[in-house]
Amino acid sequence: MALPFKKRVMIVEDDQEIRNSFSLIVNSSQKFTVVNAVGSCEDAISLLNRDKPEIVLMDIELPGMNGIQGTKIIKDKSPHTDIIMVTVYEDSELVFEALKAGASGYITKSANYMELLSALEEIVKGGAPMSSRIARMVIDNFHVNPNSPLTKRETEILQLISEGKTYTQISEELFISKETAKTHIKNIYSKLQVNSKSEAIAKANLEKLI
Amino acid sequence: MALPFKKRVMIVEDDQEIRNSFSLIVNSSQKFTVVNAVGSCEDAISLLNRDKPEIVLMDIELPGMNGIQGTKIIKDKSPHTDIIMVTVYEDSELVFEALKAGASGYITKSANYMELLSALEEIVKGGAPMSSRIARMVIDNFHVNPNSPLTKRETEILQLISEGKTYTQISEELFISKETAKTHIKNIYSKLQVNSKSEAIAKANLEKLI
DNA sequence: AAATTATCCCGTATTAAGGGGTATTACGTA
DNA sequence: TACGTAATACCCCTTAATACGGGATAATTT
Repeated sequence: MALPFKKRVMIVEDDQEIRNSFSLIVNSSQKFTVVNAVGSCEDAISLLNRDKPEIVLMDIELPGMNGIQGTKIIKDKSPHTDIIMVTVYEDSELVFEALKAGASGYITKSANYMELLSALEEIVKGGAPMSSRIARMVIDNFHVNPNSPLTKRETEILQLISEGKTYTQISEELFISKETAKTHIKNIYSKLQVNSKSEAIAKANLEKLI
Repeated sequence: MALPFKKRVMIVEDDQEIRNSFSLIVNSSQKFTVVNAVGSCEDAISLLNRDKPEIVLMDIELPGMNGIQGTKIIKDKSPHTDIIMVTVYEDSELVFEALKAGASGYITKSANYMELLSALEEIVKGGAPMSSRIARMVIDNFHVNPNSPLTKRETEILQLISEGKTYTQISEELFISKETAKTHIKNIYSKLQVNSKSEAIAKANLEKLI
C-alpha cells in the first residue's frame, strides 16, 4: 500500500558519504522521506521551520555545534520532533548526555540498512530504538546497589533526606525523636564519608544507594 | 547446530496456565531450558542454589512476596542471574521500581512466542529487552526539561548544589564571592519555591531541571 | 552465651545555611 | 534610548545543621 504521508526525516551528518548513504536508505522506504540532509546543527536549526522534520537523525561529532547541543536546541524549538543519535561512540557519558538533551533513540553508525529503518519505525510507533549495549547501559543505570553499607533504617532516612526533608520532618515521619534522626544521619555521614545532606545525596546517587 | 549448553531459565508465575505455556515456549527453543517453574518468589529463592538459573522470568503480582521484592533478593543472592519482568502492568512507578530492584528487561504478558524468545536472546547477547512503551518511558525519564525557569548561571549553581558543594566551594569554583553565590541560591529557592539545598535538589530531579 | 550490629536518646559549641534588604554593572532588545 | 533581565556584591539577623562529647537497649549472628 502506498502511504499518502511519508514521515519527514532530516539528516545531520558532516561526512558526505555517510549522509548520502543514509539518505538513500531512508528514501528507499515507502514510509519515510528525507526532507533535508545537512552537515551542521546550525543549518539544521535554521531549516527547522521550513522543512518541519518529524524525525532527525543526528550525528554527535560535528563541526561547530555538537550534536548534543544541537539536540537541546531542536527539542526546544520543535518539541515534537523525535531525535535519533547516530554515532560511533557508545561511551556512557555521551549516551546519557544525549538522552538528557532530548534524544529518543541511540544507534551506532555501523547500523545497516535494516537496523536504520527499523529504528525509524520504532520511533514512529512510540518506542525508543537503542542498540543492545545502550539499552543495557540505560537499564543498568537504574539498578540500586544491593551491597549498600547502610542499614535499612539508614537507607530509609537517606531517602527522606533526598526528598528534601529536614531533621524535624524526618523524625516526625518516622515517629522517632529528632535526636535519633540526628544519630542516624551522623552514622550515614560517617559511612559515606560526607558531612552534609547534599553531599550525602550526591554520593547516594553516584553509588546508587537509593 | 545443537548447542551443548542451553541457558537455564526459571519461571516465577502464580497462574499455572501461563506458567505452563511459558515453559512450553522456552523449552521449544534449542537455546534455552526451563530448570524450574514455580508459583512464588519464596520458592524461587529457596531453589536458587540448586537450580542455578541464568535467567529468571518474573511475574510482579504474586501471592506472598511480590516480584519486585523477589527481584532484589535474587539479585542479591545471585548477582549474575538476569531477571526479566513479565507482567500485565506498564504503570511507570512499577516499571521503575522493578528496574531499580535489578531487572534487566521488562515485557508484557501479552508477549507472544516470538517476543518471549527474542527477549531471552536479547538478554543473552547483553541487551535489555523492553516493550516499545517501556523503552520510551525509560528514555523519557532522562530528558531534561528545556523550559526551566532558571537562568544559565542558576542552573550551573543548582548543578553544583546537587554535587554536594557548599556555598564557599561554589563561590570558589565559579570565581564569584560567597555573597553572590548566596544571592543566586536565594533566587533559585524563590523560583522553585523551596528553602533548602536538599529540597532544591529534590525539586530539580522531579522537574528534570538538571 | 557472647559478640556484633542496629537502633535509640541527650547536651553543648560551632559553623553553615536561610530570610530580609539594597545596589551596581552590563547586555540585549523593544 | 529606555527597559527588563541577568549577574554581581554587600549588610544584618535568625535558624538549621554539623561536630563532638556521652550512653543505652533490642535484635541477630556466631
